[in-house]
Amino acid sequence: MALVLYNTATRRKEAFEPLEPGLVRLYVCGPTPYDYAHIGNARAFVAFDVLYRLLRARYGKVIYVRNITDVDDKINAAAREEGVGIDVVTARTIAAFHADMAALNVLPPTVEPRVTAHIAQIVAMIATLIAKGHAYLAEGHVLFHVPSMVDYGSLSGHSRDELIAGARIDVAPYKRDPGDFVLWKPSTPDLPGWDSPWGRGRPGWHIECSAMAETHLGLTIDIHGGGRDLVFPHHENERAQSLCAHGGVPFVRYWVHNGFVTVEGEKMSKSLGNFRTPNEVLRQAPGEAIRLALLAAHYRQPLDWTDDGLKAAKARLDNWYTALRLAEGVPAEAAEPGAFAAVLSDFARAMDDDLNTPMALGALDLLAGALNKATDRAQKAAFKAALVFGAGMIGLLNHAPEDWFKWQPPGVEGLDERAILDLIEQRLAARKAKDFARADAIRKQLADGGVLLEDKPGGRTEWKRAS
RNA sequence: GGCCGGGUAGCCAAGUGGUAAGGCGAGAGUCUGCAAAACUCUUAUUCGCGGGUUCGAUUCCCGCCCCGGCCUCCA
Repeated sequence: MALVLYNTATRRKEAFEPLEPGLVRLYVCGPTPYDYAHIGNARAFVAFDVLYRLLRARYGKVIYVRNITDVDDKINAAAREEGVGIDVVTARTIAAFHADMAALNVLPPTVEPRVTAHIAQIVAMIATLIAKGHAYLAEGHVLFHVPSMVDYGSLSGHSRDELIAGARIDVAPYKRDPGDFVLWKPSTPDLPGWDSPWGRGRPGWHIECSAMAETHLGLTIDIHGGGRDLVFPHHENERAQSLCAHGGVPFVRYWVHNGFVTVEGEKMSKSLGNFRTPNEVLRQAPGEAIRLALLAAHYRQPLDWTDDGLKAAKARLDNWYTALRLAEGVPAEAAEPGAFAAVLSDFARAMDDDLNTPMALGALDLLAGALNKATDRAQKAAFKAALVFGAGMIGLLNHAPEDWFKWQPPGVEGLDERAILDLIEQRLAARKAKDFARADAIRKQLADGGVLLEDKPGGRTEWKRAS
């Protein structure tokens, strides 16, 4: 079965094959570290993390490049406001970003290039574009000349005329064409800048991705990802730059874009102020639950972020961990590889179909149920293996069940473990003595402290924190 | 205004030209000293509305309504 991906460029699902067998080149637009990431940003990185894991499993080697745009006017503005250098702002924000990604179990990319380390490549690419007649100098700016490219607009489905007609911005007077966009812009002495043949300045928004993709992945990349809002203008312009600089050598074979996280039906965004950061949400639920909540809708669909959705994700993981806990002594391995593949086939099929995580999650639910119902040890082992493997493939079920059930929000100090175990001992003694009133009082006491008990056969009692 | 998406049970969310996965929630039962968990059963005669094509449409076509996004920094 082949992996099928929806390609924004063709607006249809296409079977995926890397250009070079056994090696996938993946580029995803990373953060601009001017401020903390929010759940909407995180969704993109979780979605592409799932893609990355799947590609690795299917094709072996993947070069995953996810850049950091550490040169940007919003960073300049933030730095100016604080009266510090841009590196202070970016260092702090990048550290927070990495912490957020780790909390959501997003794997680090193979390379995480920064714009500040690729100025030379950017300058070289701009020079090439000028030399080939695709860019021109005007009032200290270097601009990409859109009419110099025949099929500009084909990725986003916009014609140039439409774009001009719908333009809501004032067109800078020095542009030869209203659609022309900046490759290099002059910096005043108080702004970060680098020397170039066109004077001291800084790169425009789109050129850095073209240059970094070329540097780390070469002329043609297999998959380029990002949020839907990047299709235009960012990816359209990136494509124009790369194709023109490379003399028409194919740039991206599959364009993949994720949908937005909304809040009450509206796009989550900084400007609307309706955003939640991973850090805030981590006080409500473990990172794994946040990750699952982000995978509960198909990556191309909008996802409405709600507390209920997060709770449902946590409850679903509780189910899976409960199933694992019940099968504690059973090894997670199938007796024979064939059996393993068979029970996991629905999951694999769903993932292969354009990363249909909602359906894949459904398959895992069924596996958890099957694990609970299985009576035969070999069967249990196969279901357990399939559940753990499938969930692991999308970055879930990474904890030992006993640890999972001990989770409590950071900063919250519930009953300590010694006290809990001590009370459980006392309750067991009371039960043995048929003093059920006392036993129930202890249960109540623990419940008030957020600890729930489960009596198991054999006189054992397990506990978990309510959340 | 132009161009894209989407409208499926109380909520979330897949899906298919042949009669609606799964999760959360709710209800009943088995089990249990009581619980919890697990297991069993129930919870959309119906997929925004109106037409059309078809033996048959939620799924294809047309129109309409509503919601969101992009066209400007944005995952």
